[in-house]
Amino acid sequence: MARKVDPAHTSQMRARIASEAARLFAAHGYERTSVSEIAGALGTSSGSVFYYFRDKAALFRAVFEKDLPDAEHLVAKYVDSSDPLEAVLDLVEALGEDASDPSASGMLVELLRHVGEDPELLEIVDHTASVLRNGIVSLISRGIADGSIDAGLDAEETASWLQAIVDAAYLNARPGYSPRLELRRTALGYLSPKPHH
Amino acid sequence: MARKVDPAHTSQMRARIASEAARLFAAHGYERTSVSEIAGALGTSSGSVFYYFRDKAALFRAVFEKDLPDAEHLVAKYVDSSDPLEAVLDLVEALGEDASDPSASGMLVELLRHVGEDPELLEIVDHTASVLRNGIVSLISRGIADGSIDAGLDAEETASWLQAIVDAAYLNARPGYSPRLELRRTALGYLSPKPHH
DNA sequence: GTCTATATTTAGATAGAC
DNA sequence: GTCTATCTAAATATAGAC
Repeated sequence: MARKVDPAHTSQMRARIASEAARLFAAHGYERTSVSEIAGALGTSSGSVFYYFRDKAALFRAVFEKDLPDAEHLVAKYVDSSDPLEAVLDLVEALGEDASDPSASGMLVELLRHVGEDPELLEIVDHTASVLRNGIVSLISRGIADGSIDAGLDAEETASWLQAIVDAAYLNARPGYSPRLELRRTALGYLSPKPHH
Repeated sequence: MARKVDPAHTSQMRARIASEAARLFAAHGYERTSVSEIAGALGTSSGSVFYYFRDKAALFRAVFEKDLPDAEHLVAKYVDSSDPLEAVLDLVEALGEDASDPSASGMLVELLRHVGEDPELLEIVDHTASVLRNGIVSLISRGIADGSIDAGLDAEETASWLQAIVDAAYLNARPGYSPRLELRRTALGYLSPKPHH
């Protein structure tokens, strides 16, 4: 009985559209997916989609807006751990969790392609990435302090590099296979104190 | 004085066009770069470009055809080394050499986007990648045999993973900075024999 | 709020003059 | 061989009916 607009319904529709858009963008690419296609897959029409999203770029950004709470939750889960090295490894493993989903790989590629050309999108993903990075930096610093992580490493650079390696796991995605073990071994080998130098 | 066609001139023109196309594809993306733009940057016109390349996709593929000889040369340089672990590290480092060029990063992303949709392109890059992978596999096998590399590793899987990590270096590309040290430390940490397990 | 119909723009590709 | 001119198709975004 809502008279003018029903905010709950609006946000539900936005979520449905964004979710279908994500699927199609990942599968066929952003440019090659028309808004009419997305609308068609939902049994509606492009005019309707443009009612909920200003333009196609805004629809793309919406796909990534939901990642921030996930990142915050993940960091909160590990940041106070008493074993910082182990916590970094678990965090990296958790970040790579979706990497066996080939659709996640497709979305990462689309993201990388467009983040350089859409400042609003850059802001969104930068924020999410820096929440994760700050969490990792904090753990690495504590690991250096307690001697479980090599004191020769720069915490900021190392955190960025670990994030890049997680991205690599995504790019390497294959339907069946999970990069869990490779990720863990890679991070452990990188972080461990090295005798010489 | 060539009467009908001059093959040298043709292949030189193809190379010039492909090189300019690579620059623009990397900078703005494949779909957002029109053939007219590429032609314009070369002081010519789209009709001319379509004389040298059947279609836009063929122009994109041409960018990657030149990678095969480079890969073969690189493998040949290292494959007979007497210190296989060191050779793998050098090879990985060499593969990451271009990663400080942000345009190379852009091309990698474009490649990943299109390789899933163009079987001819897939064949080209698969061939190049497998030349590299076979070289790395051979070195890893020898490293396992001489005890410098962990015997618990699968040579094929490990080689693929190292290639993915090189890709990570590309994704992390920034103008000034070279991922040389990170790559080397990562590969060494991954390959080294681990005490437990 | 949602759909139909369409205006506008722009791209890839071709035909044919030179 | 190269350029000009253009055809054709498709996509974003809007206007307006319902």
